[in-house]
Amino acid sequence: MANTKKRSECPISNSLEAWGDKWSLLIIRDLMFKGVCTYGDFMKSPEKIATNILASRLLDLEENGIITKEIHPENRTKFLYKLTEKGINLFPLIVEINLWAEKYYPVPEERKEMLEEIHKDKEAFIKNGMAKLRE
Amino acid sequence: MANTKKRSECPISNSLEAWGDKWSLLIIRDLMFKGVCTYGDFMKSPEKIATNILASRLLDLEENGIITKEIHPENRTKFLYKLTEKGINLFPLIVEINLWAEKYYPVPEERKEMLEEIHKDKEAFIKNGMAKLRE
DNA sequence: TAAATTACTTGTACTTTGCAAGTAATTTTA
DNA sequence: TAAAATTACTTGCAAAGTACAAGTAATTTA
Repeated sequence: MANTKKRSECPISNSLEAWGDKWSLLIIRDLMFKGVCTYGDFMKSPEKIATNILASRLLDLEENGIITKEIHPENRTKFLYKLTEKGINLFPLIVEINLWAEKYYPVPEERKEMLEEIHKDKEAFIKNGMAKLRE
Repeated sequence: MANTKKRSECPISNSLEAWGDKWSLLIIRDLMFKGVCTYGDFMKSPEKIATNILASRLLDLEENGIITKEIHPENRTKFLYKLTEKGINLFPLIVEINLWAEKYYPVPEERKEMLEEIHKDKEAFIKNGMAKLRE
């Protein structure tokens, strides 16, 4: 993941080198749905990422300019991770993944409302969602 | 990749288990842009996938119902790989990846025309592109 | 001031990947 | 029609990545 040599000039290939593994998009998902997270928040996710992998992925995403890390304003033992504009711009992609998955896998209860909203007005959902992340 | 145990019920996580690695979406990209491919066609792609990885990914994608494999009608030493409806439905995702990458990486000359089309009328581009793949 | 939190790092075993070489079934060429 | 070439793989092995368990340093809470 912390690879430096480009495989090709292809936009798909370049993208995959930034977030194309089993874990990165889950970290990005958490940041999009929960807004801002600490290391411990990521560890609580149901997929149970190994702690060393999480540390490695957070560093990779930071190096790729997709997330930033800053000191928690209320507790100096914590750090806050948040999406950069580059990360926020992955929002439409996450929406499309949800739409694809909806067709082929059972949708968990807590995502049904979101999918309903997307179906009502996808453009509005994306616009509002991204605006909230920029606050 | 040929993992069977679900990490969670999350649509993003389920999707990543089907195509969330460094190579699968490149195979899908080739099938979308070239229409139908043989093993050798995939090997010619600029990213230079290792032959054992390609064989493994093709099998995984087939097992996940994203591609099919059939005998080449004109040459019995070859096989034709093509996208299923499930695979074709990844088209909007591939479009969004291209749009994201356009913002952050140099766009290769041969993709500029496509991106122009997408910007003119994204919905139409997706509709037409998917229709062509179904022919 | 001791115990708990938080965000990691380290060690080790296991799995996956990447590269090189080899093989079986055709198909083409001489 | 026999030898060479094509095609789609498989196999072996070293290197890299992943998973799990345990440990640590800097605060913060009790």
